Amino acid sequence: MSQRDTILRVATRLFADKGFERTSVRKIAEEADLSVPGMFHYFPSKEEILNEIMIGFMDEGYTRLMDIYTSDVDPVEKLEAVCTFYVEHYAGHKDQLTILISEGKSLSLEHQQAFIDKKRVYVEALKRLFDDLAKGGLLKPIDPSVLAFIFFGMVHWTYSWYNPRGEIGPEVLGKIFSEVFIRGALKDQEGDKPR
Amino acid sequence: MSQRDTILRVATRLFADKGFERTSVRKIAEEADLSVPGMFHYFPSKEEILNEIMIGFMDEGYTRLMDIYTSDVDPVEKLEAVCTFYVEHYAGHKDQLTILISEGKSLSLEHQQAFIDKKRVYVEALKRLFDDLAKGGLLKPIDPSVLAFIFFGMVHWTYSWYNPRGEIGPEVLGKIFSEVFIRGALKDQEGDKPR
Amino acid sequence: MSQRDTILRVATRLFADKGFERTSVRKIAEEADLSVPGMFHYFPSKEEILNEIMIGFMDEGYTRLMDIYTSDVDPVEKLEAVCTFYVEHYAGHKDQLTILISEGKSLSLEHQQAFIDKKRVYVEALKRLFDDLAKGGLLKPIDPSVLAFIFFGMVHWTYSWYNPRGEIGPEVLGKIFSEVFIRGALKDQEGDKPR
Amino acid sequence: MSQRDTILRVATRLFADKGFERTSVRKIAEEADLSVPGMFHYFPSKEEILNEIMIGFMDEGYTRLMDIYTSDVDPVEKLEAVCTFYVEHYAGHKDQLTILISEGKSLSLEHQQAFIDKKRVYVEALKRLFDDLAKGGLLKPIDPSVLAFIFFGMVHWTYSWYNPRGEIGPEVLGKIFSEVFIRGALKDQEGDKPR
DNA sequence: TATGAATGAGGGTTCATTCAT
DNA sequence: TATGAATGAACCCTCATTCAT
Repeated sequence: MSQRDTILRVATRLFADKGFERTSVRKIAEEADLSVPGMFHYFPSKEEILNEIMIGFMDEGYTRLMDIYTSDVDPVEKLEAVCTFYVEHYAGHKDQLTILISEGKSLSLEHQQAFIDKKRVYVEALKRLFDDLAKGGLLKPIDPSVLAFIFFGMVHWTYSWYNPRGEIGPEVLGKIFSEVFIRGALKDQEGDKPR
Repeated sequence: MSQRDTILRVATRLFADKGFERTSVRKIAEEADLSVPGMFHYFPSKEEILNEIMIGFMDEGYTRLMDIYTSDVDPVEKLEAVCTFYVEHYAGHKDQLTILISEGKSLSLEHQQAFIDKKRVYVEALKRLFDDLAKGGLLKPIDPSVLAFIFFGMVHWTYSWYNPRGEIGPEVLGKIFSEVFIRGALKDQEGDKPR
Repeated sequence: MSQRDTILRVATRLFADKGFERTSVRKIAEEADLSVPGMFHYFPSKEEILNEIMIGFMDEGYTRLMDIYTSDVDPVEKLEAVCTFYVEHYAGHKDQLTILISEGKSLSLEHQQAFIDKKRVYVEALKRLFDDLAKGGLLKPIDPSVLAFIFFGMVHWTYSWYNPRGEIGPEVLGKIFSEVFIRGALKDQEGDKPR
Repeated sequence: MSQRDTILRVATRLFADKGFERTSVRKIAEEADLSVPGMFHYFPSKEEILNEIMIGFMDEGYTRLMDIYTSDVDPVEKLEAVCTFYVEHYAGHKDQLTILISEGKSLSLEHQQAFIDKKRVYVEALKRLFDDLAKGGLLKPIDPSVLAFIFFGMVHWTYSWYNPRGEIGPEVLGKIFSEVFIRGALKDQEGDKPR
C-alpha cells in the first residue's frame, strides 16, 4: 500500500473516530509512520485529505448506482436494488459514511459547494426513479423529493447504530429497508384500504 | 431574556452553523454582547454550553413523548402522534437537532455517556410501542430495534433538508412520515401480498 | 473570630499549602465563607493579605526576642534562649514559617523592601550577640554574619521537615540546636585540642 | 550552545529571579530568542522545564557525593569533604539551589513524588555517614536524622545570603561549616565538659 | 525524498479586581 | 454591608503550515 493510501486510510479512521477538527496532522503523520512535512508532500493541506476521502467515497458508489438506474428491470426492483446497494456499501465503509454525514462543514467553501452538488446528483437520480414509479401509477401521491429524503434518512442513519458483523447481515437489512420503505412496517390488515 | 439564555441562543446558532470546534468562545461572547470572562461567569466551560443545549433539547421533548406513550389510544394512533410530534419539535428547533446529530463527539466523555444513556431511553420507548403493535399482531416480523432506527433515521434526517417554512408544513410532513412508515411509499396493489 | 481574622487564617493555610500564586482569591473567599468582593472589603488586595501575614508573624516574635537580648544573663545563655525561642515559635506556626521562607518574592516591591529590612534587624541582633561572645573571648574567629546565617539556616530549615507533634518535642529540639551550634555534633575526644 | 540548553539556562535564571509562576513561557521564549511554539518544540510543557532543571541539578551532584561516601577515608574527613562539596556545588549554582528550595510545589504531583524520593536519598546517605560516626563512638547521642536536617539547613540556607564572589570564598566557607557543625561555634574552654 | 526546527495565529481558560445595586 | 455580574489582561498551550537543509 502506497504511503498516500496509508495516509488516507489512517485519516479516515481518525476523522470518523474523533472528528476532523479534533484530529491533528501530527497524529495522522504519526499513525501513518511519516513526518509531518512528509505528509504534506502527498497532500497540500489537511482539508484536501478530507475532501479526497469524501469525494472518493461518493464517486465509488456512483458507477454502481448508475448501473442500477439504467438497468432493464422494473422500477420497484430498482428500488430494492438501491436499498441493498446502499446498505452493503455503507456497511462496508462505516468510517467513510460517518465522515460523509458529519464533516461536510469541515470542507472549504469551494469543496462544500462541490460536495453539495454531488449530493444533489444522488437525490435527483432517486427522484427520477420515483417519477418513473409515479408514472406507472405505483406511487402514493407524495412529493418525490420528500420520499427521497425519507429514503436517505433511513439508509444513512445506519452510521449511528448498524453493526454489519452483528446478528443482522447487510443483505437482510437491505430487504428490511425495501420492505418497510415500499410497503410499510405494518401488516396489511383485512379490510384495509388504501387511503 | 437573561444573559444566560442569550448565550445559549447565540451558541446554539453558531454551533449549528459552523460546528462546535469551529466556534470560538470569543465569537460566542461577542455575539452575546459580553466579554469572554463574562461568558464564563454563566458557564464553567464551552463544553458545558454544548451539553446544556443538547440535554436541554432532549429533555424538552421527553414529557410530551411520555404523554403520547401513556395516552389511552391504540398503538397505531400513538405512532402517528409520535411522527407528528417529532416533525414539529424538530422543525421548530432545527439548530438544536443539527447539534444533536453532529456534535455528540464534542462532549466530554462523561457527558457523552449521559447523552448515550438518554438516547437509549428514546429508542427503548419506541421499541416498547412496537412491542405493543407486535402483540396486537399488527406488525411485520421485523426486529423492533431495527424499526426504531429506521424511524429515527427518517425523522432525524430532516435536519439536512427540511425547511418548515417551505411548501410542506410540519403537520403535512408528519402525516407523510406516518403514512410511509406504517404503510409504505407504494400504493397497495390489487392482489398484492406481503412477502 | 472576626471575618478579617478568618480571612488571614484561611489564607495562611492556603498560601502555605499551595503557594501564593496558586491560591486564588475566590478560594480564600470560599473557605472563609465570604463573597469575593466581601473579602476585598477587608483587604485592598491579595498581596496585602500576604504582607500582613508575613509582617505580623515577624513582629510577633520581635518583642520576645528583644526581651532575650536585653535580659541580664550571659551571652551563651542568651544564645540557648534564642534557640529555644525560635524552635518553639516556628514549631507553633509552621504555615507562617513556610510562607516567610517561600513567598518573599510574591510581595510587591515596596513590601519586599520592608521585609528585607525587617529580616536585617533579626540578623543584626544576632550578630550583636555574637560580638558580645567574641568580646568575651568565647567565640571562634569566624565572621559573626556567617555564624548568624548558619544559625538561621539551622532553625529556619525546620519548615521542611520538623513535626512538633512527633517524637522530638520543641524543647528537646531547642536543646539539640544549641548544643550542636555551640559545641558541635561530635564528642570532645581525649587529647582533642582547639585549633 | 544548543537551543535546548539556552532554554534551560534562561528558564533557570528567570525561575530563580521571579519564581516559576511569575515567569511566563512567553518571557522564556523571548529571552531565549525563540517563538513560544519553538520553545514547546523542545519541552512538552513549562513544568517539564522546571522538572528538568531540578532533577538535573540533583543528579549532577549525586555521583560526586557517592564518591565521597565510598572513599577510603575516615568518617570525619568524609563529613568535611561533604561540607566543601555542598558549598562549592551550591555556590556555583545559586539559581538552581534557589529553585530547588523554592519551587518544589510548582511541580506536578508525579514529579513532586520523584523529587521527594530523590531528596530522601540524600538524607539517607548523610544519615549513614552519621551512623558510621556513631559506631566509632565519635558522635553525640543525637538522632542522626536531626543532625542531617541541621546540616542541610546550614548548607541550603546559603541560597538566601551567600555570595561566592564576596570576601569569603567557597573553600573557606566549607571549612567554617565543617568546623561549626563538628565542633561548634564556641571555643573549647578550659574545664569545659560536654553536657 | 525526507525531516528537525520554527512560527503566526488562535485556542480555551483563569486571574485579581471593580462596579452597580 | 454585601454580592452577582462583569472585564482587561494574561495565562499555557496547540494548531496547520512552511522552510532550510
